[in-house]
Amino acid sequence: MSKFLDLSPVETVACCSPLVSTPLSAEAAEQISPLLKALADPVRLRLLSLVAAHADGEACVCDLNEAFDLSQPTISHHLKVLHEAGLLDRAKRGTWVYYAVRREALADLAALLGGSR
Amino acid sequence: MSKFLDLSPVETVACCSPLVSTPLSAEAAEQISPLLKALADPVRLRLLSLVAAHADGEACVCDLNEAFDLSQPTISHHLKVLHEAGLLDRAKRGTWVYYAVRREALADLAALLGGSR
DNA sequence: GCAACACATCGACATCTATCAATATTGATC
DNA sequence: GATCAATATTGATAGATGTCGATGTGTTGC
Repeated sequence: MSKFLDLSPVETVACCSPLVSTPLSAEAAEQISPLLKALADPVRLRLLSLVAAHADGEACVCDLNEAFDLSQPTISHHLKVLHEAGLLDRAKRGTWVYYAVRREALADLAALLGGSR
Repeated sequence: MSKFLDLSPVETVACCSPLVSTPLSAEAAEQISPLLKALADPVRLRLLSLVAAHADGEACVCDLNEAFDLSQPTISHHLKVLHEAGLLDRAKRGTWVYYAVRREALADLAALLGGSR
């Protein structure tokens, strides 16, 4: 039906004109908000930031767990949310799992918010 | 205590280095997330977009109410959230209330997310 | 195979949030 | 000043979300 039905949130963000230039369709808004919801939590913001700031752009879950005063399942949950929103890539190597920031997703989101055209 | 204690969310956003360059402090994350929470709702995204796209950059609540299949109090609630987050300015003229997008706030947020420095 | 470790999933619970109907408030008009 | 129109506030309710402890799954090494 809608042209957004088969697009992931990140794809929708990437394709849309800036928020302030054209009224957002209801469908587009529904697609974009999960991405912002994923970002809109202090723990997830710090997780994203921590991963991005890590040496090779990726971080092991074990490192992330230590940075918070939260249980391991809670961190795992937040990482899942970020991953499913398309903000983090996931790679399993041996026993460890590494997450890396999908910078294009962040850049597209930034363009959607700040694009002044 | 913290250097963020007396800063509004928007001010915090404006002062911080990009998310992906330096690990966000817990305090900064707590300050920034309300702004993203305010954005992370499809109705509010559309409201913001509608206001911004309006002729003179501001829109009367009466116009906004008509654009949604939601009750008047619900729209009023969402506008309040956006206003308190610092994303919308509010101006009362006669019986009508006009909202306008604070573009710097959006721009700062965009820089925080997408800034590649 | 089994013990140890890294991470994910499940179930439960408390808190937050979006929504509405009802009501209050404020300003304009007659 | 009574009335009406535009918005905001209140109170209630259903559903979403963050958190944890307990448990499951997969991998490594002995």
